[in-house]
Amino acid sequence: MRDPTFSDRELDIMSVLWRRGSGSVSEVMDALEDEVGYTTVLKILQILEKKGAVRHEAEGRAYRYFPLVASETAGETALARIRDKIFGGSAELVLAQLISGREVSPEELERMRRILDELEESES
Amino acid sequence: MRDPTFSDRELDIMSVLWRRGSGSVSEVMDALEDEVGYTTVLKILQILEKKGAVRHEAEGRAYRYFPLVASETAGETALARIRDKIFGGSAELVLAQLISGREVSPEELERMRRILDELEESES
DNA sequence: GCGCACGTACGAAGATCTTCGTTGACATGG
DNA sequence: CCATGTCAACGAAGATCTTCGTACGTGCGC
Repeated sequence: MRDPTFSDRELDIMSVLWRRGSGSVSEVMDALEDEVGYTTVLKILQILEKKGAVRHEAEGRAYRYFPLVASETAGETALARIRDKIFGGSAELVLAQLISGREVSPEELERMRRILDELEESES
Repeated sequence: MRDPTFSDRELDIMSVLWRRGSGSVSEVMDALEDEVGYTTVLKILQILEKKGAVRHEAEGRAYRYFPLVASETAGETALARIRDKIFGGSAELVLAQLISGREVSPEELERMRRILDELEESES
């Protein structure tokens, strides 16, 4: 799946699979924040499978679904889109928005600094 | 417009308006990367207007469209969604993805550091 | 064996998105 | 004054998304 993009509900469901590693239809349904019917969840998983974003294995009478697209890959696509279309291509502006209006713990701040440090080292 | 979200083509067009400040239908059409018909652009601007994302003024016989939703606002919504659904709520992971696989100039890196510094100062 | 519970498969309906053809208004140049 | 070019408005068509009803299979308890 090149350049994976997901609609709202598809992303909700992919999010569950990324978080849990895998899920049956019932598990995914229960993990969703919204109340969504069983067949709706199943349908979207089938659509995601046709798109190549998930696969399934039989598990007893039911299916267990696994993500095939990594969250990082989906994140890369989605983030590049936001950066280019909304923030005019500026990663700094994305960072500014990312941390604005939120509590950021000193620990998290330190880890973010370290991410920048590591980038610098790898570049030099 | 609470929690503004935009479809693909809508975002393309909002992006032009954010970049230029305003635009007539023809200007927007010319600024788009894809070849899109005039009436298509007009239609989407009308939809965006109904959604409250843009407004228009008469300019001669034509209309000039202005964004009503700030790019920062749209960015906040879009970024929060990606952070929560794709990166498990972690801003650090978003940052890591933001700078991975790209050339980041020392100047940009320095500015990003400063953004983190300023956050720390404002919190303490 | 029968019926219920639990599972997948399929189709259809309504919503939204995207596209554009067509229409009609209006100004301008010849 | 009429043809042409420029413009907004409208409607419709096709695509995708989202939802779920319904059908159908299968195992288990009684």
